[in-house]
Amino acid sequence: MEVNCLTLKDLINPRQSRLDFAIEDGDNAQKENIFVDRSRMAPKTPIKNEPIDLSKQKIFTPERNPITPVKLVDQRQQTEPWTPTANLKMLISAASPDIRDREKKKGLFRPIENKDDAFTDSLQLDVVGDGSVDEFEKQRPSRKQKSLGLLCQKFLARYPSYPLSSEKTTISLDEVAVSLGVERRRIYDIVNVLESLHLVSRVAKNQYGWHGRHSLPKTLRSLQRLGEEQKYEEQMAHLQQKELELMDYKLGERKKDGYPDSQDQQLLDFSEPDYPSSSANSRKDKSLRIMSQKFVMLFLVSKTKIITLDVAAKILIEESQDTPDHSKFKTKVRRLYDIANVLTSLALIKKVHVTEERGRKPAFKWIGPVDFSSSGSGYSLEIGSLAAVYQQKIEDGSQGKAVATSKRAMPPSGSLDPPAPLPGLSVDSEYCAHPLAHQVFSVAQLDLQAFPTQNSLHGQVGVSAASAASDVESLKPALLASQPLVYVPSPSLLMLYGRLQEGPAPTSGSGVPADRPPTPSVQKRLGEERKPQAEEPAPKRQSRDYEDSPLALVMPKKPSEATDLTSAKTLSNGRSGAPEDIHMEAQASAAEEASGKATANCLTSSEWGNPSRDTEMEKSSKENESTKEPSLLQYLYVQSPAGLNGFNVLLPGSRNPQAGGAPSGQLPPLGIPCMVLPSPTLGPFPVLYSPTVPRPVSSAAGALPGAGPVHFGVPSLGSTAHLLIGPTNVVNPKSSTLPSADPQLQRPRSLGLSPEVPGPHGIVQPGSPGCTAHPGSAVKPQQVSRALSPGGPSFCDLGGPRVPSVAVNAVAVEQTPEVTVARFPVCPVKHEGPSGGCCALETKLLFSCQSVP
DNA sequence: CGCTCCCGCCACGGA
DNA sequence: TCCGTGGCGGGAGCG
Repeated sequence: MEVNCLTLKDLINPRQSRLDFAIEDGDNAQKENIFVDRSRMAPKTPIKNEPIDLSKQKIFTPERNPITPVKLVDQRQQTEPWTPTANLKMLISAASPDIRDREKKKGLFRPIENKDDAFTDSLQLDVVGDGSVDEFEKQRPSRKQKSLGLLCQKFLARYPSYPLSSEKTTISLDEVAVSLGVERRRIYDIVNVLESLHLVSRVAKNQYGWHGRHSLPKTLRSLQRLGEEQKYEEQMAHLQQKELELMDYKLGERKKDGYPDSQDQQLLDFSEPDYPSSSANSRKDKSLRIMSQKFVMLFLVSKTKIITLDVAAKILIEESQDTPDHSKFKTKVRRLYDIANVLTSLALIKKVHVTEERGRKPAFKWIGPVDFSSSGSGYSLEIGSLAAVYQQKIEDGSQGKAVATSKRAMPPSGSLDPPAPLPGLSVDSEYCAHPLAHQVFSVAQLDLQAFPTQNSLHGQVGVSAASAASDVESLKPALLASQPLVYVPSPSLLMLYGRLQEGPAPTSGSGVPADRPPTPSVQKRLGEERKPQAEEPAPKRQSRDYEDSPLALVMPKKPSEATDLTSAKTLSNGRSGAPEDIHMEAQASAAEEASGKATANCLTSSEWGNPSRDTEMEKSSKENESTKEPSLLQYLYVQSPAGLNGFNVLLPGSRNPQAGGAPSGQLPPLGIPCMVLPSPTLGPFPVLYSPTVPRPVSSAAGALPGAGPVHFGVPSLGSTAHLLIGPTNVVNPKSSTLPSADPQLQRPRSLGLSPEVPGPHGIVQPGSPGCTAHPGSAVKPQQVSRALSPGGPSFCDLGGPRVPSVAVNAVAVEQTPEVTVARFPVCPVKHEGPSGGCCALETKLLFSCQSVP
């Protein structure tokens, strides 16, 4: 896709040229990271095998040299078992005590890797679609498959983003290495970067403690502060101005002087609260860690949030006092790539290209939280970021198809303009295809506190998006706007969100797209969309860059038709709404994770894989016709408690095409049709949504007439909703989930529900037993309410005073022992624009919904 | 051909 | 001395 190119000027003066910028996504670059290449993969049929046989491999493997094993290429290939099962086997085998030994053998690694890949794909977030294909097709692990970025994703997938405070997760480097099928050396690369951001800390030899992202905002804040102190910004400016001769190391100097590295190093330690890192601190600090922090600082102090590698390298070199020499520069750049890959996996940055006279230069754009300074805002942003990241990947994966996008100019930094998010958004449909999208992140709710920003984002409205939001990540306002979102922080529930739109309803303020026919076709789209959405948890951001953007979900379009960006754009522009609509946000709670594996699961399902793509494509084409509607997509993402296996689910909501119109029943078009929750969750489950709210408060003009958006927690919104729980409809999960209407959805991707195999981890499919609720067991509204209100983050909490209650239209809940499924009919209303109905949320929840007509 | 960056040699330093 | 760490850069994959 698209590449966006920025000019140096832009970087320097963001404001000015924003329009001009073209930033490329890194697509290329990223692509590499992306999971798979289908193409590449030869279609070999895999030899599946027993691949796992470690034993064999061992045999082959020459030695035992632990450290650097000899690789056997051949073996690998042979071994690759792409079957999931095989993978499991491997894992299991690996798990054994011997592991280490085995590790050593390369053979193992390789196979394992493969396995992992498959594994991941299917299960994990990242995975995204490719997986499916991969599984079958993959053959050899291409270089990309072995990339640090991918590896990092796999690594991250193993642990919850926001682990419960109670849970302490320790990471055994050896185990991780084995399970991921890589040498330990690689794990160090990842861990060192994560450690620099305090996501992990060294506990003991070979052992790291996983902290998750809870303290990330704090860490970033600290880094930002430091970066400011160091005047990195100035340095960057100088370098950039200079045009950057590559080699001017000197420029940087000045700053250097003032600030000794030592300070930086201190940084490292800085916030760490808890973990005694004992020795860790002592040593020289590892440059990778320091470099990582410095690199992050550069972004945090940068106005544009885009840093070219060469500038970063120069600055870092300077600081390090080294004499600048070219080789040093090269080495530095190499290291920066390593760091960047990890940061990309964390969804903090994304690759872009800056174009200057000389040509394009590789650069990275910060897509992480910007505002963390204040308090909570970072949080949401973060989420968004994640989504973005994934999205990118997806894109990459998908390849180009995606949107080409990008052309649009969006201002890079957020701050500036408020404007326009919309158009840009347009997005491409291709997204849909992406598998990546699958990934879901879980976010913890924790701290969500303030999210003003988000609100704005969602709503677009207001706030400048500036800050964080502004970033691309932030979102695609437009999209968001159009959709109603629900943000639920409850512990178990991560996210939800969706959009709705119904054909008819759509409103839009801005113009929305009227285009979309509400037709049934929509559903199809939905299906497609869903996938993506699912993946994206955080989709908000990106409006601008589409490509990157995470949001991908949204775009449904397909290439053929929509094809071109242009076309697409136009369409979309009209309103952003339409097609893209979908977004999700999600959050996941920590708990899940454990399942890390599980996590993304649902979404991820294999479907996404290549195959799915195909289907998607097809669909898309179909869709096109019908539309881009956004259908409503709403998803809820729930993390499952451990028991479930990490079952997280997201269900798409839409069911009826018509929804919009008349809701027959209750379900309006959009809503979120279902949610699957682990029963335990209910208690805490904070929110829900209500479609019905009568009026839109803020929503803007755009709002459809009938509908009112509901706002939760938003202060401004003010409206209070009532919590209503409608009569329940019990829905069979299946049905709900898979709307009959859309067969398509089901198929492949729908949200990950795919029937196919979930993956080792056990993703739950809607249909699957796990998911399914018993009909009988529907929960009564009351129950629900109960759950909602009191519990943890009850509404009250959420809303606080501001939003005391929420109205819910109808909810049906079913429970099985393990799972509860709730259905929420939502009205399809769209919000539009900025004002649109989005609501933000407050701290905890946000939601915007619309009512039904 | 140039950008990326995997791979793994090898050194450092604690136990 | 062993081994965990991780700096470093050759060179290969890929677009």
